[in-house]
Amino acid sequence: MERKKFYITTPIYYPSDNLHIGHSYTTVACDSLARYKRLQGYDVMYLTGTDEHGQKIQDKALAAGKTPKQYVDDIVVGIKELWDLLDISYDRYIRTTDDYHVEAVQKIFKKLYDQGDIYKGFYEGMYCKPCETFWTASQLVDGKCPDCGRDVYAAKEDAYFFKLSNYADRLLKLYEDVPNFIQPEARKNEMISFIKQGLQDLCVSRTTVKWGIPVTFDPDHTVYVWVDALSNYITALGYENDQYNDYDKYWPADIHMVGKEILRFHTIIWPAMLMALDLPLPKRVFGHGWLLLEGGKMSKSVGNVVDPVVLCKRYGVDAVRYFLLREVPFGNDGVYTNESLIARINSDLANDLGNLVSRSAAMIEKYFDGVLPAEREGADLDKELIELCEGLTAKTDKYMDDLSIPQALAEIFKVVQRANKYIDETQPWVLAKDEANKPRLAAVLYNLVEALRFVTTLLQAYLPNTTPKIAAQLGYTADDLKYETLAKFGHLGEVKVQKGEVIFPRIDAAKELAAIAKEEAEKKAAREAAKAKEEAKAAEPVVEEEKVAEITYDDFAKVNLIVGEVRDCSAVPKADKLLNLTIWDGKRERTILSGIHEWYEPEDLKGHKVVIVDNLAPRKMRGFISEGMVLSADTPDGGAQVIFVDDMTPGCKVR
RNA sequence: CGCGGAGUGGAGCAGCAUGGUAGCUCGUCGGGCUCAUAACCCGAAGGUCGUUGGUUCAAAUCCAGCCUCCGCAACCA
Repeated sequence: MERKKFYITTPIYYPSDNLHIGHSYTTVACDSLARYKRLQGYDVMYLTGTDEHGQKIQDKALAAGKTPKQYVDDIVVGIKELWDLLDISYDRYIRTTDDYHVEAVQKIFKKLYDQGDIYKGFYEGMYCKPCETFWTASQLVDGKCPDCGRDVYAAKEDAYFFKLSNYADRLLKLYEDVPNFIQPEARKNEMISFIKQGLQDLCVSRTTVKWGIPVTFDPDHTVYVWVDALSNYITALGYENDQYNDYDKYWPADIHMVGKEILRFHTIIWPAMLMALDLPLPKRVFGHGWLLLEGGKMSKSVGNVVDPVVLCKRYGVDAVRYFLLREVPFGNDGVYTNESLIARINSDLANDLGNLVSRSAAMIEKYFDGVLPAEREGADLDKELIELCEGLTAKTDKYMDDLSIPQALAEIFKVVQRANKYIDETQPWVLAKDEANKPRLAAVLYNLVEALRFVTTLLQAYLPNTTPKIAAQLGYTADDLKYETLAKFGHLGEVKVQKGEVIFPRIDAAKELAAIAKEEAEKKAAREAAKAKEEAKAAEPVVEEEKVAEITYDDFAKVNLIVGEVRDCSAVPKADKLLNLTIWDGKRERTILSGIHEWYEPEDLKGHKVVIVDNLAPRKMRGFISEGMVLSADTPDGGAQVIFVDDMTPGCKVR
């Protein structure tokens, strides 16, 4: 009989930087699912990889003085090391720069073009020359390039488009026909309303991005991210290439695991592409939540990135894996704090599991020199523990199928807790005092080791680094830890234990937190020192600065900057970011809208004098006409700071 | 009136489609035990279930309004 297959994928990560704990979270979650399915006997294909093309990589590489390929090569080495460190059991790793993928993407692109799903049109938008990027009007910040803040101009260029709009109805029907296609359920509505707003055809090529897969029949163009990245899920199986040959075996995917920020691409664009290619659709797309830090999302610029390598070194791989899998309610966001990590390790891993192994082994050594006699005497007290064990896989199977990994773990640990209680109930140390009780004592200890066998077997999916240690202490063979043996309690024959090292040492929370605080402080100091150094160096032209297009004095003179006084200010209704300013410019009052409500309340501005652009073309926003623009400076943390000139006179020209 | 989700003991969550003892984990306090990693086991304290009304014999659960938070969208001249 052929084994059932299970194909699971992580997103392919964008290697513009080293990965952080958020990526680790996704990958560890998939790993536990893959391992669980393997345990159940499935033929599993677990795919991960990297999405290596695009402007940003090109820029990063340039800044680092490397070719794009060298740059991603280096990062990928780091990523693979991280996955090795975290014991990720991926079966295949795809890089979008791999030859076979490139070739397949070119064929897919051509095929879609030949059949009319991709057509040549032109892309119209605001273009930033130095960044070589098109922006839509709504992406612009203060009318400037959102990346570099420089001027943009209206431009038009040839581009290929995918007829996404053709697939709106079929997508909506898909969501209806396959109710659990999008998970969690709550996100489904977002996708539906997004589609109902009207889908636009998708631009799938660029002439401005050089670091990409060339379009074979039109070499000025490179394939833009969608067709390139998304198709990795099939090219990695050998679709349209000879590198691999198991497309028929594994496709369609059972689960695409993605972060909630890219759920849309995987539930709209990707299925539409597959429909166009007339291929089966993935069975489920799961958008998991984020692992947040206290105070918000992780971000490099704030410097609150948690480095998985550091955590593993400090607490051990499986402790980190356990925390990730257990702490984040699947589908929701979870919060990382050092305290919660330590609390989890101590209570679940050290106190409950580790200690149970330890006390069980210790008693068998103490009372029976490490080997239990065959003569055992059961009792009614044993029933509850036995039943719990025998019912365990039914529960964990279901939870894992639902992707409720924390609940699955909770079920396993219920057995651990029950076993600890069982020790109290049976009081082995009392039994040990009377030679006549030896058969009963042997039974009690046997039941403990057997219950732990259930636990250990399943934990192989989550804590692959730890389970061999437990097996070594309690004398389990590989055959003892097979999924099939969990149907019936009492599989274990001879029990022979050897107490070893403590599996999960308890962490002294207070001491540990103090040490972390100290380290953080040192790191912060180092960061600030580095920053100060950079700032000192800032006088020298940076790569990016060189790209600023020169303008003539005449160009500059076109911009009329004047001082204005904020006479009134109010929030614009139904807009989060807009403030409506009434500004006296020395001659008249005018209305200017500014997108700074995130950082300023109306009272903060009233009465202050600011620099405004006098002769900017009026523009309507949210029902108001804005005549001009208030100058403000970007702050390093992504905020904005209005330039106040309170000692100036309204109407005066600024130059 | 853009769409959607959520507000439950100190913290994090479950319960809500099928109204009727408010449950779990961590933390706190008290007790037990000594095999074990100062661990384990038991018990207790602690909640007007966001708010105001309504339906009902009975509402965390159903209905309506309001407040607050969070996604998506919009918006950042």
